[in-house]
Amino acid sequence: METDGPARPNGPAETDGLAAAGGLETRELRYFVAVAEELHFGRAALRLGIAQPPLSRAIARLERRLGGVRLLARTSRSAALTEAGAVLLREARSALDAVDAAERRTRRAASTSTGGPGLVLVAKAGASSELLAKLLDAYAAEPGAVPVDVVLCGIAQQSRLLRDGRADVALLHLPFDDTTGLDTEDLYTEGQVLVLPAGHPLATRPRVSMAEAASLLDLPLPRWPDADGRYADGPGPPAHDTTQLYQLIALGRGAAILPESCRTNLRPDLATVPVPDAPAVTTLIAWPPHSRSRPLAALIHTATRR
Amino acid sequence: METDGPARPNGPAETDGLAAAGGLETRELRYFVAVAEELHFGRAALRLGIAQPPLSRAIARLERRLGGVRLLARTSRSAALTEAGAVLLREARSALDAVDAAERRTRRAASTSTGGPGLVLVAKAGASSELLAKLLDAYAAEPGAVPVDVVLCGIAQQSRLLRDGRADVALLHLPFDDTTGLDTEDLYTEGQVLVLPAGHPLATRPRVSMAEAASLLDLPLPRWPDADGRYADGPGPPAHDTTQLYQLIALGRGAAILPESCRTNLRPDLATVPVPDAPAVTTLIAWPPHSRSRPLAALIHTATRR
DNA sequence: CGTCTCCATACCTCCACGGTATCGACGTGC
DNA sequence: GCACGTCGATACCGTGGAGGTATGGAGACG
Repeated sequence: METDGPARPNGPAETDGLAAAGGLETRELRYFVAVAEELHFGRAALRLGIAQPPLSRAIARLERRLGGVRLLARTSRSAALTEAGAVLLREARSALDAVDAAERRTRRAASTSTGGPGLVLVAKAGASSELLAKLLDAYAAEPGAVPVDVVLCGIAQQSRLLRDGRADVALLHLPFDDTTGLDTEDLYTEGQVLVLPAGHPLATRPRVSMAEAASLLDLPLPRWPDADGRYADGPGPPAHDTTQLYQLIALGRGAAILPESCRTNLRPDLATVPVPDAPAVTTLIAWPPHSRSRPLAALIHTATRR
Repeated sequence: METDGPARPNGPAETDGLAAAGGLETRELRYFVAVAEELHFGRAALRLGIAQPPLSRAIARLERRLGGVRLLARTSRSAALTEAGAVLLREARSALDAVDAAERRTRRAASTSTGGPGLVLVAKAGASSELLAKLLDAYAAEPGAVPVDVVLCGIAQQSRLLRDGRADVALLHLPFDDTTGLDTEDLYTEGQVLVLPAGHPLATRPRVSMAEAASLLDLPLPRWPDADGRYADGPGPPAHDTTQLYQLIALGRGAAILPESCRTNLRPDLATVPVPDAPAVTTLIAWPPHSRSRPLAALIHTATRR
């Protein structure tokens, strides 16, 4: 049937031809990321909801499409990332975030006209709450303001939410947060204070230095979860948010060095002592590059104009 | 055959099920970008090398997968972008750049160990050549330096090369280049000078102001191509690179305001006059976020340590 | 040396992609 | 006003690839 005739009946004719151009489907990238994270084809397949053999084939095909690059060093017992595989893992995560962002932002662009949220702002729970309240009030008073959803999240998840399109804009804090790949404007800089139980001996001091805090303090500094939601090993109790943190401090289980502005909403059983030589904390507003919609630009303008 | 039995014979079972989660293949995005750019299904199909009906269906499927969003307003005569379509066009371009970057960087990571270039640096032809030469020399002297390919390109294409993985690092110039979405470090700030034919009356002045340059100058300022390689309408001859520009000036067809450092390699038949009130030009080194390989970090370190 | 684990291969089924043919809608020219 | 051209949508078909199960081969372990 395909012998001759006026026209070739069909055929992708270049979908599989050579390794070459324009390939890399997102499915393949998702599969590779799963395998690279699990370092185990069986578990990765389980996570992806497919069987193991198709996954093996998909990875092999991906390697072929990249020109015969070995992404994983397989023994018949396990799998390890090659150098190229490590590069692809990093790049694939970023690319998949961008694809997810494309989907989410498009969906929201469509739902905005039908009453969905116009902007999603993400902030750390308990941080810069006064600044945030003022910003939201000021923006709401602007002509043409759209509804703003506020998402409060844990530490260090904000930039991910921005990158994969779940949020449009974030309040971040230097030097704690990572701003690489984001556009930012500084909003506010402040010093830091030591937060202690009200009855603690140091609580009556007019100020303490970082060195004094480290040496005189008999309380451990709590640990925050990292970007994966895990807690690093070490001393001190784990704290997930400021409420937990304050309670731990009130219970005499720890102390913390926080930006001054935490004093506005502090529990009465906690005390603060300025730490003049602690690094200054800058609150800034951040958004993904190339995503300046009109409402976002207005919000940024409102935030920086003061 | 699929009535019962010990196991369901096969079936993607969720590939097309609902609109839902984790979709958006890059092929669909490429198709959509082609249609959105052409605003014509037939031409887009031609460009993509497929027939028109499959393209129509692919776009329709994409709209369904996004939850019934209308991306294109079709009349039976033509197609126009909806608001959501415009959002997806922007986001899809960025996502496809990221996917392409993943592919390119992985290929290069694999070829690096087999003698390929270690880093690709992109700079505007004719700009900052002295700085660039010093940087390359200093980096080459570092222990563990890898080969650096230098790509010279026209104006305003550099950030694209960085974003889609064809280059690893660039020399950009504020306030001319767009640095959104890139990580940067400032390298050098300098004033600007007016570049004239050697015999021009203004060439003997010790300095000129911007206002004087605008009013006294009888020569037009040449036009540079924009990011798409097109020339905006307006007066003045079009110039593609500094060689063309210098020749145009030498021929008495124009003048230009350029950073001081252009004087190091200037033709003898051109003269320069300082313009003290012209905006300062900052040369900076830029790289894509989350791509700090060890050689790249070393190059950036070398560049900023002076 | 059997057994278990883990990745690869073999072989099957079916959907989705791509192809051609054609229709319906809308301008356009005589 | 009606034939015609254009453009997108629909109908129908064939194939490739994505997914499935069954099984093989290689190394770790008792």
